[in-house]
Amino acid sequence: MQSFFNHINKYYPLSQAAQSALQECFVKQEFYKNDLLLKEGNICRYLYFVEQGAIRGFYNLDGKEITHWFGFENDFVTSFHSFITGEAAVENIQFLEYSIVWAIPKEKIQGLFDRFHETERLVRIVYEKYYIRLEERFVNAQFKTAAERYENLLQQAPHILTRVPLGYIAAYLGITQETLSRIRSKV
Amino acid sequence: MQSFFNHINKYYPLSQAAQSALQECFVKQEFYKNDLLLKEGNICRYLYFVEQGAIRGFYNLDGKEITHWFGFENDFVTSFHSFITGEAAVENIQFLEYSIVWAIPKEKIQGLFDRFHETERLVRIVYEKYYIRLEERFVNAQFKTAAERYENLLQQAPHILTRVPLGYIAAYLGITQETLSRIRSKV
DNA sequence: ATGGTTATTTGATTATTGTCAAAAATATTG
DNA sequence: CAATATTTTTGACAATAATCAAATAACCAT
Repeated sequence: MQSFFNHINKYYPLSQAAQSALQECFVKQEFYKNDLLLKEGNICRYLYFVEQGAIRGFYNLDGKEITHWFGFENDFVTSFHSFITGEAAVENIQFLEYSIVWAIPKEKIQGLFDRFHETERLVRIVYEKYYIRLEERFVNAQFKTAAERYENLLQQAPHILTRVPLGYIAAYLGITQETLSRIRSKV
Repeated sequence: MQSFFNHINKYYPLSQAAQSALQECFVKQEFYKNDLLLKEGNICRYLYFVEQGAIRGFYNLDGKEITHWFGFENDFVTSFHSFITGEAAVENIQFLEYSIVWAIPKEKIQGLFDRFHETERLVRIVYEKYYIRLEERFVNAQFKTAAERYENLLQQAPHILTRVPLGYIAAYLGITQETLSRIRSKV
């Protein structure tokens, strides 16, 4: 739990009272490789903080699993669309290795927002960071070549390559596994 | 200004006090076709609400202007990255037609957050909507064909096609103008 | 209305990436 | 450590979209 508070205090430092209240809302959970955190069709009612491990989000398209995001240490993960709207998730969330996460249900977050303005500010700031991150990824996806996207990933998150199968990374980059393999052989 | 409050009350209704305070922070601005709202290299210190008109965001890549978003009536627009981080913008914002926008500077927003918790909640909720919107666009960009993306746009925002030159729309869809022209001729 | 500018379409060719199939390399497990 | 399963690479070919060039079409201002 300490890594969580170390992390969020970088975004926006919370008072002791808010930290205590927040801590009480979280439940620690352990998972093993290939475990599912969420199955498509279900509603995702929790936000998760990754203390340790690796996670992927994927959905099925024409019989193929398309991995579209990864989560690692200090990431918040959830099926964002489902969590926000309360609709059934179109994606699955699965563990890529043994992982430890902290779960907090949506109602408790809302309760915290009502009791501690500062927690809502924290989340607002986290959203800003995540929005910018997604925006950058979007621009990369649409306006850069596959090879450039791979180079980018190499520089920004080299650890992904050692922890995640190539096929998942290819989907994440928006290319086929074969194309990624060929890009790598040329570098 | 009324259209603004009609709009935000759909997200999260504000008290009269907060609405009054908010109203005082906004300044109305008028622009004409091709006017620049923001030039790359400058810091974007304002958030804008579009009462009427059409706007594009674009950046320069290898001597080409790449339009990557549009804004229309009831949209919030800004150079998000610059506005949040305070760094120089990499993008330009330009009007596509005569437009009326309401501008609010970042410091005033922050002042409102401190005085009215509810305004920060409103913004938090707006972020959620915009995040989901971007996520959907991202999935489209990476995992659908150019023709599918065009079909999507036709259904979701047919008004764009009549108000925006084809070349801008092509860039927005991540394809060349020629390819979009060919897609259209086949439909 | 007309000349000039800008926007869109069309054609020919090239580059990039996808698809299908199979082989090679690596990891996992009893 | 062998047997099996999984992951990654390679090859041949097809599909998609980009590029370069030029022709039309539409728009705008005088």
